[in-house]
Amino acid sequence: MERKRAKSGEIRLTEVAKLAGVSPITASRFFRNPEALSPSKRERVASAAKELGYVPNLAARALASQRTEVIGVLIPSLTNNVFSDVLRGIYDASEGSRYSIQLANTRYSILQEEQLLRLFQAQKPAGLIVTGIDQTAESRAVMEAMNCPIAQIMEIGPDPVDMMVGFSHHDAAFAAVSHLLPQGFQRIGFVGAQMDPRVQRRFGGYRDAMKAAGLFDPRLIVTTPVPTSITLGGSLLADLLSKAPDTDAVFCGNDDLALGVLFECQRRHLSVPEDMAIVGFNDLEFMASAVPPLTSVRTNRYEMGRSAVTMVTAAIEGNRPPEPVVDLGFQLMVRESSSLPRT
Amino acid sequence: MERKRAKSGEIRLTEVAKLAGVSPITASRFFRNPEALSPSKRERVASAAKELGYVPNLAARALASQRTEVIGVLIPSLTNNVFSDVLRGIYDASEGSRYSIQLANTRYSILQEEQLLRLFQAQKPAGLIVTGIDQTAESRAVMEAMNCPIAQIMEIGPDPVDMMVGFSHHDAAFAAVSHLLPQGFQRIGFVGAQMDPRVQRRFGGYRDAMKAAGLFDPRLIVTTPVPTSITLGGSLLADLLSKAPDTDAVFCGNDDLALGVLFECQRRHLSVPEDMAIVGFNDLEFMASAVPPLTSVRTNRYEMGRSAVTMVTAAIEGNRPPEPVVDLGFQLMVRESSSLPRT
DNA sequence: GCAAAAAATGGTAGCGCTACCTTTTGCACG
DNA sequence: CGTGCAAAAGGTAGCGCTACCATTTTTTGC
Repeated sequence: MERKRAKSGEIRLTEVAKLAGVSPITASRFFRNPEALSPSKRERVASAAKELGYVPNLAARALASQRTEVIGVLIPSLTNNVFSDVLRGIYDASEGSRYSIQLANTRYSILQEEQLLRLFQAQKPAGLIVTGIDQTAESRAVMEAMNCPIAQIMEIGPDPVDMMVGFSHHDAAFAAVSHLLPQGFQRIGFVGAQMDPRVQRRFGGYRDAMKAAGLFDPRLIVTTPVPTSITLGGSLLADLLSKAPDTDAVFCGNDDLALGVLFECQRRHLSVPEDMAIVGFNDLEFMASAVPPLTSVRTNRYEMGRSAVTMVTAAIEGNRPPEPVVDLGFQLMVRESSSLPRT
Repeated sequence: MERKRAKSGEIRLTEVAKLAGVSPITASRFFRNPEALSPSKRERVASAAKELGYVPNLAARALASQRTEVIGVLIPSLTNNVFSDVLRGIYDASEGSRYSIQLANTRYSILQEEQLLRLFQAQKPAGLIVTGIDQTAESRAVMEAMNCPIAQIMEIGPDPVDMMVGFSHHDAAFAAVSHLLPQGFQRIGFVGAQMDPRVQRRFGGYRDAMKAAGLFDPRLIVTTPVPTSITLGGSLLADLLSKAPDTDAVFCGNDDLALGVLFECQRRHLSVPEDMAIVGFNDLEFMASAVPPLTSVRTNRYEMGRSAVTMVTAAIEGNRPPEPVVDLGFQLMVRESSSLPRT
């Protein structure tokens, strides 16, 4: 009596090959590199696969080839709208490719990120997308050991692990703050939450713009490590006004805070921008429809996700982009909240 | 001369077994069911694995066992904040388990959903989480054929594929509209976008509440299949007011629209709630901090994601929850936007 | 028209793990 | 001290696919 293991019941490649009258290996090639087959066999395998409803077994493929078709993605938050847009770009781009996305949430912790990288390493992804440029030394070592294309997204910086798609948060913030100056705003406050590396670099842009104008004053700065929220924007403005009641404009580390600041102004009957100008960061959808419309810095988040996937998949297939660092820039969207009626 | 295939270079189970002085199968059992080993061997395998830095090869495991440790998740949107919360619950719960999440975006299309289900089917996930209860007949057939625990989330309904975690959108909307009536609001409008099944059921709740009060009037209804946005809320209110200028309250299919409606009221200098009461749906964070604070229906989205994962993983391991349909309910958060100073 | 090169195809042997069954060990009991 | 039985451990044979090399067929150059 022969011992038999239960077969999965699914159609296997061998069956397709048999029906098509070719060897299994030829059928295998059909799915990986159809160009390598002669047109007649290609046709035969295609119709056999279709007839049988063949679906490749990914586990077997991964085991035999020592590769996967998975792109790992590490983002710091699932709540923050900014990352929904990036994710949408990532998922949209992945649908056009053979690769699937494996997502993980670092919750803004570089140690969690390190952990997750090690987890990913075990799965031998074909590519990797990580958020930001502030990985631990250990994380960088893991990434280098992974020996797969890696894109760092959201910002650009001097020392890419491999590829980068982003923009300069410092410069964007610098531009945003600078546009307030010619209108005569002098006491420009900064409110920031979370204070992750990108918000810190935005703060750097604010600080440099203020220093360049000779207007920097530490009393104008209110930050907290607490996660960002709209409600928090209100509290931070309250703090700011108690420290510096003469504040005449606020640059917010992000748009949630900016909306919270607007609401707080409404509560205090401060008119925007006459009593208080407001500038946000990211240009989420509500900024343009608020009353008054809120100035912000538009960032190309969807495109960032898309490009990252495109670059990584191209690199996996051997077509590295000529330029490993892509600056997607930003656009200052000046709206009523920071435009005094006449200059 | 012997043909050798390149080994992955990773530590294999056999090596761990050798170092521990046990057979490979015993080492294998250590990782799947440590209780089956005697304490001494368990200890020996554990330290050998640690010493060698052994990481199991998931592809080999999946191939040999004909199972995976993946839970497929289908959601209709990555942009809508509602799903970020659900996803956060899902990812948080999955981190405590051995299962990993495979996410896909149906973009509110039941045909896309059908496609994606077939894709998932090929990967033999250990469990599945799908949004809503309006799958095509074909989709249901695929799900039934998948032979794994499945949770439908976001709503509850009469005919679960397997398990369900959600609440009644109809009843929640009914409650929201009903609380406006005793305050004397009579011309209560409905604005809705996207008009996915859940929004339609909310509309049903609105309609039933209005009919029960003898106040239903089709001129008070403005809907569009366009995806929701805050800006859209403003346009829809404008439409509504041109059709029915005597509207004195609006029930919005979701919170984005409600915020857009509030902004439009501010633009038109309509005071809320005196000239126009506003009620939203979902209770996103901004509702409580808007000026005035906006009434909404709080839904337990994070918990929905968490429970779905918990129920599915429990079912995979043979501990089906006693009750397959879980109603997480809702909570009407009455705020200034729908509370006239005195009744 | 023939040798040489290139393209297409096939055979074999695993990839690293676990299902299935058998064998050994531990231990209570008469 | 042997018997019986459960618990623990092991041997063997794949899971379904692709890497590697060998072989056959076609194309090319002169």
